[in-house]
Amino acid sequence: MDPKVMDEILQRLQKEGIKITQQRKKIIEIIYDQQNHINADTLYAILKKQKAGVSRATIYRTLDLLVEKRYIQKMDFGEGRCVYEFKLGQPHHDHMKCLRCGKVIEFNDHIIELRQHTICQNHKFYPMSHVMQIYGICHECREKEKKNL
Amino acid sequence: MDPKVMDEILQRLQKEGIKITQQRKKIIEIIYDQQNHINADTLYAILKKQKAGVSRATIYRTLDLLVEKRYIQKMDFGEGRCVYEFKLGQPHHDHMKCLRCGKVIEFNDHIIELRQHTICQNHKFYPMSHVMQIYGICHECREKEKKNL
DNA sequence: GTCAGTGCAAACTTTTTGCACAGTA
DNA sequence: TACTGTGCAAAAAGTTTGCACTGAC
Repeated sequence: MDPKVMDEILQRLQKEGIKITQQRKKIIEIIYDQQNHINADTLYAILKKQKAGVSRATIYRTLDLLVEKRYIQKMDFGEGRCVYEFKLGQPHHDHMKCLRCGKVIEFNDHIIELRQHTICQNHKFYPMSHVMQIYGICHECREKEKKNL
Repeated sequence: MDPKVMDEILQRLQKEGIKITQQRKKIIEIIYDQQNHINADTLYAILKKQKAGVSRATIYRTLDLLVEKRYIQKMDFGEGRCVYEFKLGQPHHDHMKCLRCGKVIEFNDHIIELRQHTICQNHKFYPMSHVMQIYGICHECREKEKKNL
């Protein structure tokens, strides 16, 4: 992972009186390096493979901490478990999920973002974050279905 | 509940070879009459109070069925349990959730809906449903916070 | 040295499942 | 009557918690 990013996170955490532990560093690193979304269990498996010896409890506690401090984002695609992704310094984006193959496509659209702000203003609602997921069928799966007809 | 709506649902279910049971009717009725979102446990409590004697297993199985058949919508506000709301014949809407008081505000915006379709077209993605939740602070909670400063 | 952080195992919460029985079509 | 649907209780799955120990500052 980019050492600058890690340093920034560690410094920020330290400023808030949060202790920098080996476990926390490793968890941050794995989430950062992970291309896709990651869930608690996968994180646990990776740490186990690395023989890092980090317990599940610590993983959940660290994930909660990082979500609270806004370094990572927690999402739920209705799979019965939550997934996380690195957020700091990353541009905001939303997701499309294919109901056939499970693929997740990321997108970012400033018109939607702007419109959300307008809607919030109309409702005198002060937005802090949002999630948006579109469920449907991706191009590849539709092509496959066409062929099989 | 509106008997026409109930009839429509029952007829549609029957057409698909799904049996109409007392349990299913009661569950549909409660979700329909519920103003707010409802979760499986609350549904169970209401049924218990009515001495309807519907088991949790049946509730979950019926909820799954109704979601699949698109009569109700399942949502997750990150509370560790899912909530459901009646969908058939209701205009689509999204949600704002206040992080202070937990209130959920519904809104519908055709600009966002249109824009979502455009984005999907650009990605050759065929949308079937979507969820959008904005998290933040509602007007009332912000007013309260101002006073307490 | 102090106290926040960790590991472990047990507890908890929500949801799912197997199987015998019930009730709809 | 023939299955689909149900209830029950047990299991599964994900997450949280209590408590004694560890390690960062």
